[in-house]
Amino acid sequence: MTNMQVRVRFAPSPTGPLHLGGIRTALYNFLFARKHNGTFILRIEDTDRSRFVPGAEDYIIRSLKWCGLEVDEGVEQNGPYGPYRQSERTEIYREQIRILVEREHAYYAFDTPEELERSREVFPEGQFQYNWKTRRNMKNSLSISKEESERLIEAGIPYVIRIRIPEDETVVFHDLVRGEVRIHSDNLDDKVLFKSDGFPTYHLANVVDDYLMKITHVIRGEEWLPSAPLHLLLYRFFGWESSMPQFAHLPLILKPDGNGKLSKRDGDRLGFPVFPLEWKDQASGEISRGYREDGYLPEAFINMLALLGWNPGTEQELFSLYDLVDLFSIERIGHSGSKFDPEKARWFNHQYLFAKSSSELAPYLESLLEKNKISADRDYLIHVIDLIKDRVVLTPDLWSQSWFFFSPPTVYDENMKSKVWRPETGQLLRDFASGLNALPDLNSDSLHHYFQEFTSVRQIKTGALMSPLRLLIVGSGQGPGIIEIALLLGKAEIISRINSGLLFYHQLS
RNA sequence: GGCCCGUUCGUCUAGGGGUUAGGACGUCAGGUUUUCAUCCUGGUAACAGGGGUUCGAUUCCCCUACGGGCUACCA
Repeated sequence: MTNMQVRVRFAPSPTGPLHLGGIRTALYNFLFARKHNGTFILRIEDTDRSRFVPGAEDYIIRSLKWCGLEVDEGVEQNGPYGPYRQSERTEIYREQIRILVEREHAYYAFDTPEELERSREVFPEGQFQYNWKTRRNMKNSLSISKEESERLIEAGIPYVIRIRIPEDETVVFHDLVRGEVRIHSDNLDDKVLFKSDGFPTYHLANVVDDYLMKITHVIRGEEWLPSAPLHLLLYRFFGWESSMPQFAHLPLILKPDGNGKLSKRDGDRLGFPVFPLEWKDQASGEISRGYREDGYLPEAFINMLALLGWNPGTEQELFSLYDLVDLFSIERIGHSGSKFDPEKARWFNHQYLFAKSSSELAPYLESLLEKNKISADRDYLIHVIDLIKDRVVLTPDLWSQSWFFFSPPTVYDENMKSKVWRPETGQLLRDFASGLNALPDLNSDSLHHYFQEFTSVRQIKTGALMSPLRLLIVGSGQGPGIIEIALLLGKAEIISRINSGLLFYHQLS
């Protein structure tokens, strides 16, 4: 591997937004490429016209960018092995499939969908195979004469081209994560390689492109494991065995609860995003939330994903992309599917958010303030963030934890009031406010001193003053220390809030 | 149904022929915080089952069970 120029590809289909699993596959490819000073290629596999979704390709590109997975060759940056969009490579596939037919490793099949359906019905549920046992009974260039099939093709009868799977042969290959995998050719179908619409299927296009693009390692989802032997056969039939890439099949990401692989539905059902970026479905207008819009940092998202199926073997949990490149190895990829845990995703985000400085966080709060039509001094903002930073999990929390630094409460938590309000509390706060007003200079020392003096003179517990005070200033029993809040808000604002609060309660009673 | 892959705390996982089976998330308890959250300390909790091999198996092998994937002119 040391002398080999590593080239890997991420090859999604533009059939919709990329989800968690897709990003992880891209990530592992990216890490492997960077680790070995190789090339990371983005190839768009858009050979299924019926499932093509406008905007999906652009979404894929934007998602990779947000995650920091920089593409070396692909639809956007191009490169020496383009085009990188399969729909623009149909001539190449046409030529390659011609070679395969010539060598009799593939053949024309004229069965209509209805005829195929009928053949399937003859067999017990799911047991029909288009292979050496049955192909003689089907309508194809192996079962009819050469002249007849030429006549059919001439006449414009739709056909597909199928691979001719050899009989009674064991196909063995070495998977980088699973070790030796073997499958008997009798369990393989004569898969369609070339569709009647003139486009190749995944199997053909994928193998041809991987060869032509000099891919050295195919790192993809486990759902491809069963068809890997088919791909292997294709390499052999093309005579490309010596430059065949190595395969690594990744375990799948599963639903947090229950069974099965993670899907968009699970996110809706359990309340977490499955997509990196928000996605609006053009047809239905339905909007799916994204990690970015929910307030996740890409570093956290990537860190979480990296550890879902891979680990470095140490107890370290937090990794920059740089660390991951350094530490990544295919050998340490797990063998079994991983259930996705949205809680842990939140924990990662908290770690990353907390590690940032207040001034790095300021722009996030600024944009949240803008949405609420509030503007504030940058220094003030940073002081606010200093106080609330440790209670922020997602970026929108920056606002939900700090709004009272920007405007007074309009409602007061009734539950809190019933807990902390005594008959004498109103007078107490009035006294407190006037004493505060008389204070010449408000700073941490003087304010602490004032609180201390105020409570000890009256022989009351600090809580008897602080809790109701908090209620009037914040509106509930939450937030940072009340002295810190008061210091930032300033004397006039505190007194004003006490007065409005007292007025509010007076009017009610 | 057939084929392929897998199985360590609830979850992500480390480990690996002899370990008090380790960490993280979650959860629970205590502490700090006059509140809430954070934070700190501690607790809870796992080798799917049965057969082998072995002095010894959670670790190696086989079977079963369970889970997952594939089984389209989708990728």
